[in-house]
Amino acid sequence: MSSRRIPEATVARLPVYRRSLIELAQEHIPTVSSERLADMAGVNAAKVRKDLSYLGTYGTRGVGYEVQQLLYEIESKLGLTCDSPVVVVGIGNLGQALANYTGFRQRGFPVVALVDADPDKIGDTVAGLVVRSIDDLDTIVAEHAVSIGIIATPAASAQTVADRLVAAGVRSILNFAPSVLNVPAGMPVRKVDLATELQILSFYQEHPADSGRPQPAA
Amino acid sequence: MSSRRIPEATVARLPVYRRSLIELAQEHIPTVSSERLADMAGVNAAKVRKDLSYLGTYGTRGVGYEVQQLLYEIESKLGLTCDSPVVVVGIGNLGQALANYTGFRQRGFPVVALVDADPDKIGDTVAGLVVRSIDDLDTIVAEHAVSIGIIATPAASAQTVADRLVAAGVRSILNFAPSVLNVPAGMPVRKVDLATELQILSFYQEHPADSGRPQPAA
DNA sequence: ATGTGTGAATCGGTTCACAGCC
DNA sequence: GGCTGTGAACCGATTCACACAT
Repeated sequence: MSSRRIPEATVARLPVYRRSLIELAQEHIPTVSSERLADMAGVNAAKVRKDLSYLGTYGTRGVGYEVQQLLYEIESKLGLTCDSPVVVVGIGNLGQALANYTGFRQRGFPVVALVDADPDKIGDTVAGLVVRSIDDLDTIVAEHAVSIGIIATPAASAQTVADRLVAAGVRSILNFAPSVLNVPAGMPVRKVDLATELQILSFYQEHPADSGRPQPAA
Repeated sequence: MSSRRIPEATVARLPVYRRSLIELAQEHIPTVSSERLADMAGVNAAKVRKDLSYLGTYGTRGVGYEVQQLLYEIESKLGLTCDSPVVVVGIGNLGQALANYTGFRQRGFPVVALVDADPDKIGDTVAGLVVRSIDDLDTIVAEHAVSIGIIATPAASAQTVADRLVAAGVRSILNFAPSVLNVPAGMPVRKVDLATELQILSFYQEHPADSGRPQPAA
């Protein structure tokens, strides 16, 4: 069942498997069973096997999966073989934190530019980068071959920023603003909404009856 | 079909409907159709109607939903009738940004305490709060009736922090560390993993064939 | 004996389509 | 006529269970 279209839910779990495999690789463990990997990733073994079967036939019956090979396979399916430069738009509290977050560069997503609309912020240095005007977005994206735009502005400006990111040629968007974005069909967008997460937790605190464990995917 | 168990996917959308309703309320719009609400929330009308039907029968055929009443109903189902105090653990870049994020307080989740393990950070003032030792967690949670713990530490310390939050009596956890947490059955946990989100975007950039739009729920 | 790979069964969620009420 | 509420059909994802490879 190799080379079929990979289900969305599976795609969302690949980064988790990847993290587990990196850990195993660091401990020089050569092979891993679906059960062990499932434990590390917080899912069940059947799911691991089904998920991995979409990538191809990389396991050995009676043995398990070769850590290095599987890691390579996942990274290549995720398109992590080369870096994807990122621009952060909106250099408030959150934007600054994202600019300083070293995990991005480590995982192949270097933050190469910071952008804001506020003239007071333009010219400031944050995380070793000078904050530039949002009007320079086209140039910046072209210059640095930016492929991902992160929106960390207030909700009110999010749609405008998204439009400008799209126009500038960014290939996907991660949105931290609490607002729904309209983008061209087929452009990947993911949303992270902190207040929404807390409200979901609030619901399950109040309704322990409703089978406690939220968060199905991702 | 009222008062049945509310599906997880529906719960995750309630905060989005809520945001749209707040917007409508601010414009003094008295009623809204499922279609309009669907547009604002970025979903389709059938989904809105089905979702709202789990809350009860609050719409009027031929008219729509009364904005104020529906808003009240959603907020009460989400348990937002009183504040849920939050403690942030790990006062690095992200922790500081979260401490400063005004959206939390606005939406009923005041950040009442900051905690870190690093003696250099303890005693610092961030967002008007003094950073306290993680060893004081029990006292802090009891003092402020903290119900939600936010983990913004490195992955290596996340499980220990989670254990201590649970022991201190926190009722749910929002985890920003890239690691899988073990918590007692029935305790609500949500995870926000920034690097994972970027990897998912990376996949869909590389595979435009695989039907472009990720992010099914939330 | 062990552990993968995968059809088949199951489950949860979405969409359809229309009856019922305003 | 317009719009909700909801069974029924549909679709994607999860889980089961076992044949098969080592």
